[in-house]
Amino acid sequence: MKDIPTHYDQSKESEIYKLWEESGYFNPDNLTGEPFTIIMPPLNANAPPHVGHALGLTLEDIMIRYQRMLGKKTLWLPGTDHAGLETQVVFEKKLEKEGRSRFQMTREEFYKEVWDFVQLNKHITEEGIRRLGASCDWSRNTFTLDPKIVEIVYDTFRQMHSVGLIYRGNRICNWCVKHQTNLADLETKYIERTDPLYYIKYGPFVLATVRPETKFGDTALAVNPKDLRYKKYIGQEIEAMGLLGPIKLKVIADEAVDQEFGTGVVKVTPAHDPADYEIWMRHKDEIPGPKQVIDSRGKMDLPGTKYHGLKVAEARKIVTEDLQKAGLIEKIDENYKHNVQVCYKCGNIIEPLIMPQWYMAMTKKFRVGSLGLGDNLKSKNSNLQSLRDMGVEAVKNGGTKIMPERLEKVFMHWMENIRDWPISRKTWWGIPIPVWYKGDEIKISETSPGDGWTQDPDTFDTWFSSGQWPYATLMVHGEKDFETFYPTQVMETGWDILFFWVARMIMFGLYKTGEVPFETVYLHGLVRDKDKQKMSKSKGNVVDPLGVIDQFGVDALRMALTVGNLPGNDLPLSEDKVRGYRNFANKIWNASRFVLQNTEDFDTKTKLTPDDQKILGELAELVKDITKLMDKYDFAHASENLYHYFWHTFADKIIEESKTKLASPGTKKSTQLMLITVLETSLKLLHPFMPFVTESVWQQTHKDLLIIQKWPKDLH
RNA sequence: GGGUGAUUAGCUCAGUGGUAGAGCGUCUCGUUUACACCGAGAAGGUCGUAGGUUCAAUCCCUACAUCACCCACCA
Repeated sequence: MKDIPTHYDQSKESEIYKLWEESGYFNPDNLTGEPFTIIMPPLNANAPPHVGHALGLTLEDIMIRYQRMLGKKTLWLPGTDHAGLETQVVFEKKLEKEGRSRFQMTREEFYKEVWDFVQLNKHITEEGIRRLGASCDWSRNTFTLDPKIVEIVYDTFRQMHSVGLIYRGNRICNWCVKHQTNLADLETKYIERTDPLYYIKYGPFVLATVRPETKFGDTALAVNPKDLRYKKYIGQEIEAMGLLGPIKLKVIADEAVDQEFGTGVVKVTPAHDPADYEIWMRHKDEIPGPKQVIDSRGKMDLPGTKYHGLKVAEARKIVTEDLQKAGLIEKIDENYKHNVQVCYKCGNIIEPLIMPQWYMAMTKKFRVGSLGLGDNLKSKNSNLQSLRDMGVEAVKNGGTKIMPERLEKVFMHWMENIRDWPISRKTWWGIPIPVWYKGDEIKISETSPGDGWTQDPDTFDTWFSSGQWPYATLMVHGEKDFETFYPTQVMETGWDILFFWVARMIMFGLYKTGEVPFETVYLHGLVRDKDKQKMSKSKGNVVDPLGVIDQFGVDALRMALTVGNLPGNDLPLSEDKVRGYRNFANKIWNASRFVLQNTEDFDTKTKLTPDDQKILGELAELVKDITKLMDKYDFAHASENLYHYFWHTFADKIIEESKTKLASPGTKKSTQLMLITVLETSLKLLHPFMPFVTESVWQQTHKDLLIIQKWPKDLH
């Protein structure tokens, strides 16, 4: 005991983790009590964990460790995600560096290489999770491509297809030319650009457009029905000179046309503009259908003309020149500011294209009780519902509570405006769509139904599988798990994937099981650098959590990510902050060292002096406060209060004052008992936040593990 | 265009209807046998602006300003 080192040694952390893991207490099968479950958001298996993962894992671990100490049967189920498009993009960048491209490979070769890449990263990711101290149950570790998971994903697809909630639609979609796939609206963003606005003559009209190159795909002209200037033309067919000869276009009236914009006349190009596509949908009977003039590589698709094969940007230049030569351009406004839709990954302009994709109907009503999906669903709902309504209802009536509360409004707003979700992607890396075609026939099957059948070439949007994560992970480890642990208690994740993931999990969960997948959604913010800048590789301000751990220890990082971090708020992280908590870890170590060295002969039967009773009374108050905060998921304040108490009350005052009390025979015994009580209680309270240093201290004098000690309640 | 959040000490942020707190930083002092990854102490804020409600507002209400973010089919 006398030879406790004067500094806390972080390098022993991995030994402590091994001790816990081998104890079996990460596995709920070895625990009793009421279940408490968190499903870990599966980490993308394409790169080592970043500091955002560290934040999430820390918060989840705090919750789990606290609940375990409360005596619950805690399950924290870890997992990794194949992360379809994300991983494919990462891997293609790697190929590019090597001077290769997936288009020089067969799809099978590519898949095999990505598979190996992901297996390697999966391992690295899992080691990272361990280093952060995550007390999760590795025996239930799950990967999104595990065959049993894929089976459930297929099962859901089959079910939803059979009731018309999943359908194939040939409609306009967001096409990324670079990634060669369609994207959901959520996977695109808008950037402001200044482009020339061309005023082009169309027979008797002049109209404004930024995309003259799409004029070959025009199928109509549109004006606002209230626009008196053009009233007489509505329903008429006008003739105009085009670059490829004369054209005839019908003039239609549509509310979507803004009289104030340009000249109040719009060309309708349904094949290459979402708004125009919608106009066509409303006027299907009056005007011809979409006419495609741009292909999936972003090149003009006009065989037999001089424009064929030109990239869109080049085509725009040449078409403009030709229009000018033909005297068809009235004027050009060079400073037109507008928003352009781009790919969220590469920033390239989205090329809207029409092609068949699979969709999930979010607002379509279906008779819930008639699906034969399970007793829960049948008994609770027998009315007509849509996936959207189910989700909205669950959050509104508190079945699922969103933290922070303000994000509930954001959730509702998004749900109210939700559109059908494109669930298929042209990505090669992913779960293949289990659909086969032969002529007009369609069959849903994992394997080929026989000769002459070809499989749908697409894969699922990653969120289609991860959206089913809460029940899927619990179903693949035996029926008992699902019964015991579903619905789960908490889903802890970043607010940035509230729509991508959380909303979909809620809807999938309700559809498939009749119950919300989790009671509380705890949404953490974004970790930023010390100057509150977003971390990004290009800025070079990315904090590597494993590097920080090497330097300051896991506990220090965990505290830096916890103190002052309220749900939904972004968190600036600086080295100074982490260093501060490294110092705190050392403070814990040394205060413990003092107490342990001076209380070897303490006696639990000692009668406490009034002074020491008062100290323990205050400690009891602290326990009450901290417990209340923990139950409210307010870890920011719980950790801050503990920090303050341990350092400035326990170490600075109680321990300092104990030095004279220990020296006096009359108060020595009472002081010893008081000190050891305060220390051990503090270690327990601190354990969820700083598991390593607290367990290290505990191990100095105990044979059992701190990890399963009972959370302090009554001190006597 | 719609929406949300923020605006409190040099910095990062808590907080409460009754004239403000923490951490870090700064300054002064201290080589005390747990710890210098330390201790004792100090300085530092008209709580964004203008109104309103109230006996009383930093906290409630209304505008405004600035910043940040989210959503959205301006051709």
